[in-house]
Amino acid sequence: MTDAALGLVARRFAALAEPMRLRLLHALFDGEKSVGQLVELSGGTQANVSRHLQTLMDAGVLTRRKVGLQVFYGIGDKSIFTLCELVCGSLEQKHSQHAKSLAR
Amino acid sequence: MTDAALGLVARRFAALAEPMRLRLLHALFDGEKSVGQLVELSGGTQANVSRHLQTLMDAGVLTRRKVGLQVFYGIGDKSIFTLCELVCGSLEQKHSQHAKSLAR
DNA sequence: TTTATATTTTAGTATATGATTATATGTGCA
DNA sequence: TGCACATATAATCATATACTAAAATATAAA
Repeated sequence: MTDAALGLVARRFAALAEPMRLRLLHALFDGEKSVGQLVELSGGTQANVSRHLQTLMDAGVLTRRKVGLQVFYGIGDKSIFTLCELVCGSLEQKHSQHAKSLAR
Repeated sequence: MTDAALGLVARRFAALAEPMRLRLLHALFDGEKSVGQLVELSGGTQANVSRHLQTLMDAGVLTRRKVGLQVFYGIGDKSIFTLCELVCGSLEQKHSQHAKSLAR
């Protein structure tokens, strides 16, 4: 593993290491949405949502499509679905184990 | 998705969003190792390696086993393997696409 | 061209995190 | 007990990043 490769992988994970960005990705799981829609759904401010979307774009995770005044973002890298599923699954398992160990 | 769940997922990704921690994980892919060994392999300082190992422990990613003076760390969550493979695969694909588009 | 709308960018501030150095803890052995 | 070794922790500094408010850009419509 070269330093450059490690840096790229770290950057990809870093893009997913933020609750608001995860919320935006989650909102995009069922298809692309405009920035305005994402602002509504996420409950964030417009500027902040735009900034996080840009971060996700830079990380190569999203697609971007401009239609008139609006900009539609979508999930451009399908591995995101599996990544999130894996982490959620692992955490659920950990959680249930913890619950069990407390019940004993 | 609750705020709490999003926070947990973000924390898990954050644990993987650091080159040195990825280097340590990579070194552990073929089995557990002592802190001293990891210091050698990673080229980091002892204090820094120890600190990153603790971060990974807190994230629930590693196992810890004390044997005399030494402490052996190992990969405790197997989903890590798949996560890293997925990201590497996605980046390789992106890279090869980029290479192709340059070649045209 | 003016006005309104959707999005982006910028500047500033607060917080979080990584690296380093020095010190502390803990364990085995003479 | 005292020394040596492996690891962990604390304190500090520097850097990165998130959030906010304000201004800028871009496009559509009047």
